[in-house]
Amino acid sequence: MSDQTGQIPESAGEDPRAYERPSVTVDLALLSVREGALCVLLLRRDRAPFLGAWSLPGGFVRIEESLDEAAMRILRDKAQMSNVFMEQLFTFGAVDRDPRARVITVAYYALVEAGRFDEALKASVELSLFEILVPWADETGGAVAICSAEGETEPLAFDHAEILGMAVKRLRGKLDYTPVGFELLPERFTLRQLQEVHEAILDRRMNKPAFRRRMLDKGGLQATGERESGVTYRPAELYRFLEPNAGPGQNQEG
Amino acid sequence: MSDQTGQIPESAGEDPRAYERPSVTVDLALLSVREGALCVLLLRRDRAPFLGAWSLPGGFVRIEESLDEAAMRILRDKAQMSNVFMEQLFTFGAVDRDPRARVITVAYYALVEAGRFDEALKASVELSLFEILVPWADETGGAVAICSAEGETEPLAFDHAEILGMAVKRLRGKLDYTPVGFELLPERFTLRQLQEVHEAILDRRMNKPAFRRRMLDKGGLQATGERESGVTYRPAELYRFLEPNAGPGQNQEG
DNA sequence: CCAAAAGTGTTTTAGTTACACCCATGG
DNA sequence: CCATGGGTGTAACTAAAACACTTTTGG
Repeated sequence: MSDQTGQIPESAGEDPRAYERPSVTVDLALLSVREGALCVLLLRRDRAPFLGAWSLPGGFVRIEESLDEAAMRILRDKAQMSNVFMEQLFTFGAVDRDPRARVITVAYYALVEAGRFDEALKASVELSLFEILVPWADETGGAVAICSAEGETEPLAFDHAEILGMAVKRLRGKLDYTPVGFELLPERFTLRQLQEVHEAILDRRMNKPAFRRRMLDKGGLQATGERESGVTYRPAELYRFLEPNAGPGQNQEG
Repeated sequence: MSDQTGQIPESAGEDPRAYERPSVTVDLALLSVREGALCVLLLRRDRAPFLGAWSLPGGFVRIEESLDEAAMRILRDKAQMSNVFMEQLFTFGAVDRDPRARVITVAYYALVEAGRFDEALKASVELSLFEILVPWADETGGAVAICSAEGETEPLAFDHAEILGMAVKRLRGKLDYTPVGFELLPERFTLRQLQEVHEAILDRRMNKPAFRRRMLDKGGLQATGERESGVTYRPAELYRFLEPNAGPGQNQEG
């Protein structure tokens, strides 16, 4: 019942001034596939609560920016990135998810190629890379654990393990009927690389010829005529992804 | 830069007191299938903006309730319903989606059997029923139109046409790999009724024997031994849905 | 020539559809 | 006994998987 700035209610018969407003944040799960493993960029909290725990980059939504704009700003400020695939995931609004105050967070996930992932790591001393461990073989959409390069599992702040779990679930669900997989590869890539991305995300080995044909039959892949270099065996052809019609994903919010 | 009640920031280095907070609402798309058509319950706005236009039931999220709780409260207050399938859909946060103030809305959709739909209509003079028209044959997830019983198309308030469009898209996407279809039928139903629900949602006629076997092979359907009554032809067997393991859907937010 | 991975052809399988048909009920 | 929709069997089709195989490169 605080005296906030007066604004007019949206819906039938309610006065927003009568209610205290929650804070609204955006949290961002920045994912990539590196060396056959699904990874996430996290930063270490430098204050209570969850001091020292790892957390997703996030920040408050400003009054003059949309949710998508807030997510892009956070991506830019925290990871020096722009022009990456990003999509709204889910909104987490449990009353006690932040022990200090009522904070509703709109979670986003972003997908980037491993190279840009490494650039972000070098550019920021705050960011660290973690492998995502999905313990129970399949699909509950629940929380996941993270694992550092040294093989230690580490705690996550707030409900961020749950957010990450939902990001993995969404990514798995979209992988075979949308072109999200290509967002995790450079502009030119071999079919083997594409298969490694799929195998890392779904955590399942696949048959090479079957995967190959399934991808080529689906359309959207264009052979460049170029070949990979620096390998000691027969170099594979490089492909490019051409969206069939209109761009991939990027959900709207008006 | 208003002086709101002081609360402590969630994420690294930001002070929420420095920013004006948006209002947060929940809007609810209450869907059913009636006479072979996908329908929605709407209420007519009795004030500006969009005075006289149709809108989804909604309301502000209170500081002491979760988003799911807010959605259930709105369902109870506006439609006198409880215990229905409900799931978070998407959060709409365009800066100008409400011309009066910054309002972020977390959209939910709910699925109910046609009988309970009609009860809600009778219990409330404010509510009206509309058929949902998805004009462009397939899947952009964009806005839809609504059509009254008299066949008139009517305007929707705010971005509610877009919210409804996303609800239809989600429902279509979930129909064949989750048990959402059963939420739109009474406890006992014939396979024909189940097929009609699927046909209404996907807007596509299907082959009877193929549909029948697909459903029975998927498991979860139990023949009751009872038959429908009041028909002039051979009465069909009534089936019941038994969730394979754990309840259907109902996404968590902590 | 050898190792290693690229890339292709053929068979098998599983899931779905299409179509023809019989069955049960009310009038 | 006829009309109507319920319910079943069989064949055809399609997408995917498994497997065996040939090809191309670096060393």
